[in-house]
Amino acid sequence: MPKTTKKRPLYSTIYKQLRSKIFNGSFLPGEMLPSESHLCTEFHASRETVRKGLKELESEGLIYSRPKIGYFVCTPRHSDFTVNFTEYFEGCTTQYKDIHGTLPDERVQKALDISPSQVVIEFEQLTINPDGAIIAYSKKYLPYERAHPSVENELNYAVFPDITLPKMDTYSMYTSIRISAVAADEKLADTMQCDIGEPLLLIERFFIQQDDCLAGYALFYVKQPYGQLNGMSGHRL
Amino acid sequence: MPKTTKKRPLYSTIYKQLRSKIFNGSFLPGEMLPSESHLCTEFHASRETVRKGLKELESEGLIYSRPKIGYFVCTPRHSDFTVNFTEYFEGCTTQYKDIHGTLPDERVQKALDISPSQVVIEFEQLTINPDGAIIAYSKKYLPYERAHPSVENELNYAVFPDITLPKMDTYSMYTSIRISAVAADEKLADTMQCDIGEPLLLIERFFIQQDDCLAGYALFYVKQPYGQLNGMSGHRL
DNA sequence: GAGTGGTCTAGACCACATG
DNA sequence: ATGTGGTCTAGACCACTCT
Repeated sequence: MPKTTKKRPLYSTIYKQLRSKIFNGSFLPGEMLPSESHLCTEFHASRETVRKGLKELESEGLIYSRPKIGYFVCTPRHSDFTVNFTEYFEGCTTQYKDIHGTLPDERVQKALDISPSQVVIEFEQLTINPDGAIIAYSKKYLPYERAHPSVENELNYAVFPDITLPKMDTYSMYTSIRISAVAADEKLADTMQCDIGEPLLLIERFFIQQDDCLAGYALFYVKQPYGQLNGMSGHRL
Repeated sequence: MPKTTKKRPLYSTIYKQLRSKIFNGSFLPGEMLPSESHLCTEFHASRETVRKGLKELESEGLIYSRPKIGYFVCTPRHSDFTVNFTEYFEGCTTQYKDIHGTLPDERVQKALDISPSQVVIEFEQLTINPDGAIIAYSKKYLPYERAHPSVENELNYAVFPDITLPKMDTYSMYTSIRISAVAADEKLADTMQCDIGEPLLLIERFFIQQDDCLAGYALFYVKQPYGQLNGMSGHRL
C-alpha cells in the first residue's frame, strides 16, 4: 500500500506539476517557464519526454512557445465561450409543419447570398413539450438548384438534425451561429401560440460547405425560459 | 525554382495529408486510419515522427486513438459553438451608474448561493454608443464579506472588464454563461431608455473560483440588434 | 559562443487486442 | 504469436536569439 502512485507516465507528471504551478500562481501569465533542459534535469527525463509534457500544456492553451527563446504562460481568454446548442429538447417531440418551395425574403437572400428569383426549399417545424405546449419553432432554407447532388444527404442531416444529429458525420461543412432576441410578431405569435411582443431567443445558423458555398440557413425561435443557452469559458482545476 | 516545397517538416506533411483525406472523405468518421507502422513506411518516417503528425490531428479533434487497436476518425460535433463575448463595443463608452451595498434579491441569492441576509455589492453601468444611445446595461454583484482579500484585485478585473479585460490574467477563476431573451420591464425600460416589453438579449455570467466558490454574478442586457452573439462550430478547410 | 526550441531517428520495453 | 499503440531514451543536426 505504500507506492500506488506508479501508474502515471513521467510526461504526465511533468504536465501536471507545471499545470498546477500555473493555476496556483507560481507561474504567472506572461512569465517564462524553465527551459527544456532545466526541466530535463529537474525531472530526470529525456528531452522528448519533457517536450511531450509541454506539448500537452500547449494543446490546452495554457502555454505557448516562442521558438529559440522559451515557453511562456498564456494570458487566459475570458471572453471565448463554448456553448452547446441542439434542437433536441428532453422529452419533447418534433412536428413537421410544412415543406415547400418558395421565393426567399430579404433575410433569406442575405443569409444564403442568392438572388430574389432563386427558389429555396422552406422547412418548418415545431418543438412541443410533453404538456403539449409549443416551445420552439424553426424555419430552414436550402437553395433549390444545387450542383452537387452528392451533398443531398448531408443537407438532409443539416435540415433534420433531430433525426440525424448523431449521424451528421461529415467534415464537408461547418456552421456559424448568431444569437439574438426578438419580439414575436403577429405571425410568430400565431404559429407559436404565444403573445405578440413576447421575447423569443433567436438562434440563426448558417451551414457552410468547405468550398465556402452556403448550403443552408436555419432560424430557431425559442420561447423563454425554455431553450436558454449555456456555456463555459476559461480553464478548470 | 523547382522544389520550393522544402520548408515543411515531415510530421507536418503527414498531418496535412491525413487531414485532407479526412476532409475529402477518403477517411470517413468512424473509420480506422492506417497503423503507425504503415504510415512509417508510407512516409519514410520514424515512428515518433508519424506519431507527432497523428498527435496534431488528435489535438485538433479530428481523430482519436483506441490504444492497442488503432486511430479512428472522430464524428464531428456540430452542436458545440465557440462564442465570443466582451462587454466592450466598438466606439462605445461606459458610464458607471451606481455602486452600493445591498441585500440580494432572489435571483442574486440563487446565482451567488448566499442567504438573503448576506450583503452584496452591486455595480451598475451603461454602455453608450457614439450617438449617445444606450445599447447595454449591466448589473454585477459581489459577495461583500470575503475571506480572501488577495482576490480583491481579480474581482475588480471581473467587475470592470472594460478596463481590465486584457489584464484579466489569472487562472484562479473561470466563467460560466447563460444566454436568454427577456422583455424590458418598467425599471429596465426606464434606465435603458427603451420601450416596455422591448426584447433584450440577456447574458448572465457566473465567476467561479477554482475552489468552486462563487465570486461574482453579472447580468448584461443588450438592446437589439446591438450586441448579437456570433459563434462557430465544426472544422474549417 | 552559449543557450534555446524544432525536427528527426533508431532503437527499446511494455500492455493489451485479435486471431 | 503478431500487431497495435504508449512510453521513454540518447543521441543528432538545425536555426535562431541573446549578449
